[in-house]
Amino acid sequence: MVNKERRTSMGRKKIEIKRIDHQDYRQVTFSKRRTGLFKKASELCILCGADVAAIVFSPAGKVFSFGHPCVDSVIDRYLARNSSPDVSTYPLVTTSHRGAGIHHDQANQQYMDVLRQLEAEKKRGEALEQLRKGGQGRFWWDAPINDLGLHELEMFKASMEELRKKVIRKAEYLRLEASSPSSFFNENSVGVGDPFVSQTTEANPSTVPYGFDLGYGHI
DNA sequence: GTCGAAACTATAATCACCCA
DNA sequence: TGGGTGATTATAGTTTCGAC
Repeated sequence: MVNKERRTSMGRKKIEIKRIDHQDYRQVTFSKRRTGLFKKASELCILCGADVAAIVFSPAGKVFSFGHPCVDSVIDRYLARNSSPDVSTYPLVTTSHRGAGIHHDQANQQYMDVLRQLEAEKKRGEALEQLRKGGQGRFWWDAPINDLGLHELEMFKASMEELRKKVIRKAEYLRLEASSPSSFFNENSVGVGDPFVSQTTEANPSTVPYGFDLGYGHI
């Protein structure tokens, strides 16, 4: 596999933080640094109990994500606290893009596109929230079972049965994916539980894969 | 051909102590 | 609190492999 006789590495050296010119080295560095980043993020989750989301686009345009408990829940929390996004409040985003050698205006444009998408998702979520809530700031199904009326219990039962069907379908989906892992996700979503088993194909059971709706909210 | 992952070495960087 | 030190971790550089 690896020909040791031809290895001429001089070990790690200090490099200047600027865009790597050589495309091959850039790709390798991207892969390694991304692994390191996700590892650090997972450590932050474990050590401090922090909720963390990291989304990385490769130079080739592939997207990788890490999230605890999952990327979308962290984004939802972020949006809930930042209803009026202001570009001036995100200096690190543009700084990191500049550091990577991407044109500043282009990075801003991409960033604003993402923000618009997130805003649209947030509005969609808020609309659903209005439908779900009973008006006292919590879900009626959060109340103790004994407090629910007959109609609510029947709705709850129907919802649980629906949820059960969805879980079964999802389990089947994941089982099929495991048997042929290459054709399912464009995103490579990683949970905190074990980010290094496989960062490309295995969905972590402790997280809900991004974009998959188990249906909890549709009761 | 392209892309991403992995193997491997050597060393920079960081961390965890200990002590004054 | 700050400095010294040894241990640990991260990663640059290079090559190879496999999937598509």
